[in-house]
Amino acid sequence: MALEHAILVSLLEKPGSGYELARRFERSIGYFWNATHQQIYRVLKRMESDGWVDVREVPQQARPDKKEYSVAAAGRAALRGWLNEPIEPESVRHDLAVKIRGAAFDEPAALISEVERHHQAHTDRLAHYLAGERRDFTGPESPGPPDPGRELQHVVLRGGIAYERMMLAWLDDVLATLHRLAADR
Amino acid sequence: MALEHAILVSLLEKPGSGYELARRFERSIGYFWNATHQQIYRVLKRMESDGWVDVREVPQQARPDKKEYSVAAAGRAALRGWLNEPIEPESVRHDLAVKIRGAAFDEPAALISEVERHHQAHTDRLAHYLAGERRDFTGPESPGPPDPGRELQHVVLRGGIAYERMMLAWLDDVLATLHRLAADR
DNA sequence: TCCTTCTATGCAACTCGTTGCATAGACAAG
DNA sequence: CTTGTCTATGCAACGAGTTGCATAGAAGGA
Repeated sequence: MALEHAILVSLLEKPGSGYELARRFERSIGYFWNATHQQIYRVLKRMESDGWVDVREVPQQARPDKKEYSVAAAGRAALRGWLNEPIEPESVRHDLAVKIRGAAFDEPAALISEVERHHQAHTDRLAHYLAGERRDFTGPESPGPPDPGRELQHVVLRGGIAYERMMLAWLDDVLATLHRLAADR
Repeated sequence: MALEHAILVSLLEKPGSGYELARRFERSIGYFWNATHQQIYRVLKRMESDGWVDVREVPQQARPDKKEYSVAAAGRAALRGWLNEPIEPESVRHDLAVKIRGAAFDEPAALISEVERHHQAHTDRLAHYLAGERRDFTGPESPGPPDPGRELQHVVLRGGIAYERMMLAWLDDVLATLHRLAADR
């Protein structure tokens, strides 16, 4: 499994509590790796008992105290080990593709509104990515050598942008096909 | 869950045994929905006891007998119900993206060969898709009204092709970034 | 001849992931 | 003044998914 590795990367970028991690997974990271707070709390506990992360109790006012996690030496080593292992091409689960093929056995036109919903969701996500890119990756280039972390975050974001653009083009194709089939009867 | 729906669609396209389904999931369907034979056998059994599929024992020579499954009326109804429910935007798990961001905390150049492996895998998959498209979706248009099933299979395949092309372009971008970072030290 | 591969199904044990629920103080809106 | 939302953590139960192993005959290659 690799949720622990995703957590390690996120904590290396910035230490935080389980709750904060869950929010990051909902936002930026969650677009290419998702997890619920339950999973995160359980895995954090295991990582703690394995010595991969250190915990620090942070008292707060006007809100519950939190436990801030940061990566320990053993965690860094574990991450390094994982980085040097080959990984499999990811396993995909495209519900929508299954539905589209399934629509042949029902009413294809009924899918149109569903596909439009997805189109809207991807439009929103693309806008969100582009706003993030403008915010974090434009402006004058900083002097001196480039920051590898920044460069790598940017190339991952460009991947997200490319993915959303591809999806939007494909969903247009799907919609055109569905409309054509609806007209043909 | 939607594995049962993927199985229903596959069985509607063509009845078959658990073993055959597993092979389909390895090949065509598995590119946007994967499952092991264990999962498939277990789910088939449940679907059978729910009356979603019918079984027929098919004796064979020179190989073990098989159970051929086909979709029953209740299965068709279940699929229709699912098709009319909205689904969530799919949950993604891009290990490679996690690795790329993680590489900032180790040696970015070490990822180059890994990314090249993925590039090769996606090149192969694209070639496989394109061969399938040439085989099944070119040639003279059949007379009469178009077959919705065929059209929908084609649009899903076009999605796979678009995905692989996008990935290849992005992986080129990733490689260029990694080489740039390696040169900068 | 032995070893592997292919067809075909399945059990058992385990880990991963999801869902529902619980606590509890602070704060804002109706 | 009650209801809902936000922060923050967690248990318990269940369902989904993975891994290892087992059987067993036929066919093909080292």
